Amino acid sequence: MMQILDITSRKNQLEIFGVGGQIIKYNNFYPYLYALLKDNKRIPEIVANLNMNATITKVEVCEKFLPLGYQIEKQKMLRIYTNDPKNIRFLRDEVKRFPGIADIFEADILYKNRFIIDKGIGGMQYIDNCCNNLHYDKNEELKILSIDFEMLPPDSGKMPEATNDQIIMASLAFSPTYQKNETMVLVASKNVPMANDVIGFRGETTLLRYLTEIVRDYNPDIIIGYNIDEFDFPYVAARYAQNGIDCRWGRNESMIYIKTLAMSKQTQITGRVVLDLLPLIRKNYSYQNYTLRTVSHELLKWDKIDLDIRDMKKFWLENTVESITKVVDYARRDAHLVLKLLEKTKLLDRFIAISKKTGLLLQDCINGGQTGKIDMLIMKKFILQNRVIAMKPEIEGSLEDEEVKYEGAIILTPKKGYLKDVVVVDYRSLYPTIMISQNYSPDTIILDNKFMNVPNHKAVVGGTFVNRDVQIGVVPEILLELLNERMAIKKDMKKLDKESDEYVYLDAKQYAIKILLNSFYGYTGYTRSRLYILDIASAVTSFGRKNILDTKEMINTLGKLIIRDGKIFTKDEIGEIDYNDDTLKFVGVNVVYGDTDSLFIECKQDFCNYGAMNLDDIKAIGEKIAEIATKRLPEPMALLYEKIAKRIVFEQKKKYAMLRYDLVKGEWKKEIATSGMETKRRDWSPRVGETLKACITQVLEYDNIDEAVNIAAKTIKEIINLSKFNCIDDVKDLIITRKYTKSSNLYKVEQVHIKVAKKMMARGINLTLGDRIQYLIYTGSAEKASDRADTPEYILANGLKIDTRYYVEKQFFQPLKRFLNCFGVLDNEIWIDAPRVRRKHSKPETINSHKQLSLFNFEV
DNA sequence: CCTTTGTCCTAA
DNA sequence: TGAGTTAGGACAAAGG
Repeated sequence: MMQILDITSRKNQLEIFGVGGQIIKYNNFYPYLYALLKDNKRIPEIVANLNMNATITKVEVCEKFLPLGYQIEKQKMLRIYTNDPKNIRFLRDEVKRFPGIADIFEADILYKNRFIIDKGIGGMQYIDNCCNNLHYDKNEELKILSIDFEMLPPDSGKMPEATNDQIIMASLAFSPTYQKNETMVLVASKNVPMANDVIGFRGETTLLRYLTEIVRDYNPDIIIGYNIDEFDFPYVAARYAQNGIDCRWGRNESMIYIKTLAMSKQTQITGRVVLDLLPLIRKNYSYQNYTLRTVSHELLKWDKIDLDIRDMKKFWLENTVESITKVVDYARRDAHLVLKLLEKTKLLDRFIAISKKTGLLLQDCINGGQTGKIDMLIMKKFILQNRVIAMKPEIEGSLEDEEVKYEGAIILTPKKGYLKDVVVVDYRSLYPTIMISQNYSPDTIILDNKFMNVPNHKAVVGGTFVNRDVQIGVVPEILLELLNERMAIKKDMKKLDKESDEYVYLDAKQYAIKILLNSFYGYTGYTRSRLYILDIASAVTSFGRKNILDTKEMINTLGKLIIRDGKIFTKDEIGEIDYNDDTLKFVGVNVVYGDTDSLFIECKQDFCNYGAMNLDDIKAIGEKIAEIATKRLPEPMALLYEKIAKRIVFEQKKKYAMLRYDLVKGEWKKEIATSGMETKRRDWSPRVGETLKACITQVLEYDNIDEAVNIAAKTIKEIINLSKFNCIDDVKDLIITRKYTKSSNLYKVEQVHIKVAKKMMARGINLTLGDRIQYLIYTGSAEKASDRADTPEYILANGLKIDTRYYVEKQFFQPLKRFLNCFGVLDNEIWIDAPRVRRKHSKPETINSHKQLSLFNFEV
């Protein structure tokens, strides 16, 4: 019995690796594809002809449903086998051209995945020695090795290169410990400190040889690091080769293999899982940059040790125990930080949960996107229903411009300005519940006119689908199972202590399911997916748009709600109203904003326009409205109370700031929350975000508009007068970052950060696509900002002056003005030299001055 | 000078 | 080889 960690194959020889290193071999599984015939009468003749083909080992006749469209009858198909998975690609083209063959299915499924699906097993699932699934819901303890290498830095100041620069250290961190050590450092020098977790070697060759021994002895299931896929492992593999030694780190004696893709590299170590934290943290966390220094500071509050790269080289060449110790301490911290980051982010727990749920191998869950995960889920269901699955659409070239677009969600125009007592309701998993309730699925969509009299319903935009009582679609079925499972997990979690292992495990599981649930809709609109069906994608979004507009209308026509003894009633429910009963409260409700799946509802209590509503009442109103709306919705769609915005300012669609209240363990907790504001964006200087946040807090939390204006004006004055730009601390708050997304010759317009990127590359700095470029704008005669932009390092080194006017005009003033204008603050109150507003055709809106507005007394 | 386009980032 | 979707704000550059 073992838990499946990895699967590898050579021809039809499969090796299944378990957590801990157990190996099961399996060699009785052959790959195949399906072929649909043009004419069933010719089956014997075609089968006979196919059997003449040398690569075909067996042909079976079977009956299957087609992948797309509502059907009542299966079709005769041929299941064509070969003995080597490599043949499938060739066979696909061969069979397609064969006379009498109409179409080919399932000829692009990876052999290991085909095996997983057909055997009913899956990644991280338990099997017995004969490869049967044991359906245990538990996990073995994983052995995790965190690894980091130090190379001898070249004198050029550039990155070390595997052809020239040797590895001087390998730093390891273990979970659980190895020989009672939490960390260990291997050093290519004999002058090492006396410690049983530091080992000195004569040189690189002996170090690398011993490292392999440690890996084999500790036998980790997971090997982690930071940027190891792009940097460390390609480097290390090359150094092993240069030293003339093998890097047999695989669990079947295989070598480390670096798979080179068009844009990236991946490390494969058979029987183990390689997890590079850098791309995962990039994807899941939003930071200005993703150096290990920044990320561990933000996530762990535990800092990397400061060691200048030139000092590292100096200490290394000094080659004394004292000097080497400094490098050892530095290296040791890095591997340890990465291990702590993995624990902190719970990324591994999440991937394990996804692997268990989808059946996809853990490594593929980590490296791949959503497609592979959804593919596995739908294949499992399709096979049960005797339905073949479509192949991925073939797309010639990468003509992105010609991709078909369809209409997405609706965003309501917000009521501008300062509002109070707003309750937010939103749909629980909107798109998945739409797909379930409307039965949107590849096997329920009517494509053949002969089924037009089967009971059906047509989407506002998109296809026509048979009703649920005729046939429940494959996709809705999967979604409903996932939805129910997630709700059950969330229910179980409520009983548990948030710190407990069980809670953490369930949380990873529910989160994994949430991600899967939300991916299905996107998958139907994705050009290269097996379920690329625009009539489904647009059916989903159009239903969503109609629904949110209907619900908004329903809420706006509710009229006044009545609060009696803390309970909410509609006028209809209460019947005769005694207007003299002063225990009754009357509240008008009005939708002021909504985005995709949410509605923001302003509550106004009679006789109370200058006071504040009670938080419990607001919540009860949100719940009441959600309940009324849900009753009108088809199952399992549901509108739920989400939060209270005691005060909220809408600047634009997708841009707002609020004082949010949440009930935590029976107590109301307040918090400033912003959405889409510059405080949240990385392409603004950090100082802009801080200043705006301070202003937002003053207004929303302390009702102090004057102080907000003060902060804004003071900051602007301070920035414009800045004159010392001598060290990084003088300028670091002004650094703007943007991502370098495509190779520079592909850009049609010269953007600021791209010009900086070009300069950096000209100076010999290596940049990878996806890197964030830092820049500052300096003074000079050039008109364009992009001609006066450079990296902080360059600007400091060359004594350039920061263009403070640019920062005030383009960075600080605009967001502060946009926010404070909402309260009637005039531009020149914020910045004395603010440009005069040019009035065009229409008259300016009349806004109350903030002096008047601040008369409101918002007691909570 | 004013409008359009390309790009990035974020919300959902 | 493999990459889930659209809506929308905001900037700088490019275009007329």
